Amino acid sequence: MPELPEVETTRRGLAPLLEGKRLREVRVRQRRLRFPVAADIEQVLAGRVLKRLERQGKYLLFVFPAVRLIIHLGMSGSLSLAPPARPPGRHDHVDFLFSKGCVLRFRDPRRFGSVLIWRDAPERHPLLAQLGPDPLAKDFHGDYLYAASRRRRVAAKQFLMNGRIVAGIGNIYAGEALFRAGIRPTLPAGSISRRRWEALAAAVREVLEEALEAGGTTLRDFAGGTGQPGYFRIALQVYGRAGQPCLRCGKTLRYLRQGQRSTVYCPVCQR
DNA sequence: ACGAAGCCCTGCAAGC
DNA sequence: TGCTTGCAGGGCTTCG
Repeated sequence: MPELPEVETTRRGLAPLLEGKRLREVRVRQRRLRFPVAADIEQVLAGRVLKRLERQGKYLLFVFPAVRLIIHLGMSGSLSLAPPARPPGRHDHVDFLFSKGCVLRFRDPRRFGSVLIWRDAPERHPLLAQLGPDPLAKDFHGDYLYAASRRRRVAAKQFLMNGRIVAGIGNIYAGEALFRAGIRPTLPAGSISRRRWEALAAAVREVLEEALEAGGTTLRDFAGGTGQPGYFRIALQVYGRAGQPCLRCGKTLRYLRQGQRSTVYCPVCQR
């Protein structure tokens, strides 16, 4: 599942190869994604030159003159540069044909991802307008989390995964950051001290940046056209380790469900 | 305004 | 071996 570090790795891999190139043609094979792909996306985008590739949370923003293409990879989505002659597979839903034979291919077996267009307007796309700060940006810090969490009774982990609070922190990294900060995932957000929110903000940044660094080696895959950005192999300390010993204290890690998500935590190290 | 639950979808693992 | 069932998950949407 692409988490924020994978999305950023994708952005860094694609930006130098696509920025400045003209998008000649869009081919949509499957319009039924998380949201239906706009019927006129082909006409709206064709012929425009990509100015920049940006990211906000897990959303990738392809900035063209007067219009932007917004892509979310959902759970199983990926973007890669395909050799022009390679036939699309069953889950290769959209191709973006850029100049110089660059074919950007959107693949998404589970179709939780989205491919949207937004004509430049005073307001931002509704999905982005609601988004909290990016966890790697300057405006994400302990003071912000502390202030935003006052009088909120929702559990710390669900608070952290709320895109309106912080953009793009998924289940895995929320769990890992809470472990690193020693905070129990079920604690009501509003009961957590400023000092502890600072520790958590630092832990979030730390774990994301470690994953980003670990993913750096996969950048060459884009140029090679072999596809997948590859999943990161950072040492996960709690995710997927329920029932196994805590790597810090040895106590058995516990499993619980919050919302519809699995949570693993250490009953000793996280309080 | 807040919080909880529902929903979209397919691949994979486990159970029979 | 081949089927069925359950689960995983991001995040918007709906309901209370």
